[in-house]
Amino acid sequence: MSDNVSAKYEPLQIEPKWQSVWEQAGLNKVDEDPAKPKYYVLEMFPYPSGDIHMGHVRNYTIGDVVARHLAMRGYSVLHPMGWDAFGLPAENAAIKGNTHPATWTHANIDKQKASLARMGFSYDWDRTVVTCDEDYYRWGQWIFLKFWERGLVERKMSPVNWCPGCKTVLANEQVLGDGECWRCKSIVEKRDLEQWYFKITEYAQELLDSLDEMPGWPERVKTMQANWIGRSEGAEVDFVLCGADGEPTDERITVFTTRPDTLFGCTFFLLAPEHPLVHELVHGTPYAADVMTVVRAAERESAVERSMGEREKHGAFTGRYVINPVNGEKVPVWVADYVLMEYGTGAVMAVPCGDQRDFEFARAYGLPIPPVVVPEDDPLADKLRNTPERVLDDVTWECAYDGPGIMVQSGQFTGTPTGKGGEGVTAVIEWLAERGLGTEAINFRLRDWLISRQRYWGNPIPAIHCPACGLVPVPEAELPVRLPQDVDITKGETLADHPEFYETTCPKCGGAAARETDTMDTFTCSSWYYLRYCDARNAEEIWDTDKAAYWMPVDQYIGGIEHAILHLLYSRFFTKVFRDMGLLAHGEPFTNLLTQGMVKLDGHTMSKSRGNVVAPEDIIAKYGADTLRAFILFMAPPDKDLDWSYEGLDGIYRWLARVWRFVNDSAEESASGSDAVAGGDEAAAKLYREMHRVIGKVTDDVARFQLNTSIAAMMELTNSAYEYRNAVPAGGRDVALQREVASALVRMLAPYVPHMAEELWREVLGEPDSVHLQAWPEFDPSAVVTETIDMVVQVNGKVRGKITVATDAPQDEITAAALAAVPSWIEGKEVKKVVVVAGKLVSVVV
RNA sequence: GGCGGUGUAUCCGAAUUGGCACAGGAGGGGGCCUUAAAAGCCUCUGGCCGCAAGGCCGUGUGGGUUCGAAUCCCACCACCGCUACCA
Repeated sequence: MSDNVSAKYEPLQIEPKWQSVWEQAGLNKVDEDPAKPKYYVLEMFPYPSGDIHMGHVRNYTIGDVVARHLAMRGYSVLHPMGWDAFGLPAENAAIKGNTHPATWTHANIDKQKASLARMGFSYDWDRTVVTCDEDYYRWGQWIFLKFWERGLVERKMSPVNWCPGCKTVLANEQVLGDGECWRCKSIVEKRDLEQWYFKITEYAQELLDSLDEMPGWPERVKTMQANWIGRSEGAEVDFVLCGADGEPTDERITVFTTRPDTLFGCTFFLLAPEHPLVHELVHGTPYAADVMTVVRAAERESAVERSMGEREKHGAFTGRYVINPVNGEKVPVWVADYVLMEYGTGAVMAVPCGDQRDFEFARAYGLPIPPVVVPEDDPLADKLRNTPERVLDDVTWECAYDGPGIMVQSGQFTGTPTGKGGEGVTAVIEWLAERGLGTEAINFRLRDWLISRQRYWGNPIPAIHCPACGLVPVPEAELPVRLPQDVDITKGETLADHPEFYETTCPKCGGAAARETDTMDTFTCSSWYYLRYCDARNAEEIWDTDKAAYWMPVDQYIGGIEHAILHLLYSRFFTKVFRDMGLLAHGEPFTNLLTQGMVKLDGHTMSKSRGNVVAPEDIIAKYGADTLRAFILFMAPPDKDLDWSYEGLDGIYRWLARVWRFVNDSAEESASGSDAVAGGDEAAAKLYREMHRVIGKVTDDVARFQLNTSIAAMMELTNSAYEYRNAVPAGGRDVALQREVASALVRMLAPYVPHMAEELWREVLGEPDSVHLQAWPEFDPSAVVTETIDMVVQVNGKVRGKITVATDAPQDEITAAALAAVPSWIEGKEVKKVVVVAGKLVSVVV
């Protein structure tokens, strides 16, 4: 209860005030400090699409609490922010608003920066990066050249994903599961185009292997990346192609298979419709018409239906045969629309008894299904286990069998136990390898990263096409290749429509040449921004290696799960290349990753198009930034999705006002120097103990990112303080203790509600320096130890009584007390067992 | 189809190593203060039985392991997410 009338908590007054004080004092500036341990806290930087939304508020508040908390714990904390500023929305907005993408982008950045500042986030703005600015993107071009030098850049013709909405190609990672563009949701089409690639597949194995050494990443994200990389172990097997006359030729077609042990069951051979051989094989033959029908149908529907999952399989016989290397049998070659050109070699050995897809295809086209791997308990096992030659050409099974079993009808391998990665697999690979017919092989699902985009608003690819010299890199000294400002994108122009940009001379031969007019995927910009923060204003080099060595790796990265594969995989790739270039000591950029949950409304993602957006500014205008920060943290644990609700917002505000009054009252009473009842008072001792319990709890919770429970703990301390004040009348209170509690509480609150804490610290408690420069309250474990302790007594697993014993009481004393506490439950029964759990309970078994 | 996640009060959620299930907040009831209200402060708030003491039940469902299970194991249900003809 308030004995004095204190100043009211007025967040809208104090928040802007302290923001400008901090700004002027340079409170958030940080430099390398060899005397302190470093900590790098990073939140995924935003695309400047408009104002910040609740998802940003949540993401950045979590990061800000961690950053401020660790600074108080004595770390040198790097906590930067910037903008992922290239990208298509700027072009679209520019066309719509008849402005320039740069103008639109920078206007949005200014707006967002103001909003972030209004939230009170502790960013060191001197380190900010804006990826569309020349002093940033020139280094992106430099990276491209270095990758090129290292053989990691390739320009090749390939079937690619074309988004008709964005009018550009996309990398595989940027096509969603249902065949939609990740950005605009258009259905992606396939086109054969010559494009630029970063050879991420060179690092496939390492990207997979190091996931095992990343305990700080959520299992979920690591699984998603491992699945995406998609390593399969198996063999490459060569099949000799027969000519139109049926006689073997010199030509071989290689397939990848994870089950070489099923080779004896291969009764047909499949090519993808896009396979380059298809046309050649059927040209001018009677089979051409049927085959081309399949090819054309596949082309037509590839983008849409192919992504719809399983559907009916179509195919046609080419009239040709290949020779099965294990038994010399001639196997018919078919074209089938379920074979993907993008995976493996685009050719497949079909084993209908062991592969469900092949099984369905065989049934549809009347092809034989000889069993070659049968489970032990199948009647066929006993019948065929000693039958090396093929006697049975069909099965009664409803579907293919791909589990463990024994090999049958499989020549010299008949009777061998087998299965995925089993003995039979190894045996067949060995046999093939000895004869030069195949080798053990690893295949990855991961494709090279297609980085060229046919868009204006991106980082120009620093390459020149010379008619005489071919592809020539732009010399390093000529960087950056500037993005011209006068491209009229409202008319849909790109760099390819701008001769002033592309007309140039060859750096090698001096002849007339043309600049590359594609720009780079924006994900190339976001793959290294965390490194540039380490030395953001360096005009001489991409970063100083000592500075990067000091700050890297990022200790805590925080962002949305939607980047589980995209940005997080690309960044890991970049980091490994930088390590190999000697620019970095580490091969992984982010030691710990927190994927924060989404902020939803009524179970749906908030979006402008759905019209269900809760604007942070509206909350700030009414309650202030501190209340919003505390509220969004309190609503749910950071990694869980959060359904926005206004219920409870008042509760947080009430709590902060309660803290406000307590600190004010404590300060006043301490100033008026009322006669304290020192130490011995029981209520005071309890409050003191509670203070230390909460310090310990909050410290621990931040380390676990349980920011909702750390706030709950501070609420409990607030309640305890009120309890004390209600229990002890004014005049009898320990004012020194009250002030100590107020001081600890304000310091603990500082990372969560930085403005209120600062106001209370300086203006109410009258301390000279910023609360954000104070040491975190020290947790004293001895302060929470009590002389006696309450324990529960269970009999046969049910709570039957309670005892209070000395904290250091010996086990037999506790047992005796426990038995004495539950006489009616053990009377006349034999005590069979007593389990004492220190400090918690005694379990009696009768 | 595959992989992963989640399920606790009226609602959001806590329970860190297997140890008193439900901390904290919201919502609701009651009280104090007030002429009254707001604000504030105090207090109660899972279900059933009982005057009470107390007992029984209770963490999506059903089993199991254990002195003891929200937590571990098995099966199933519901919802969510990712992925998908990957040879």
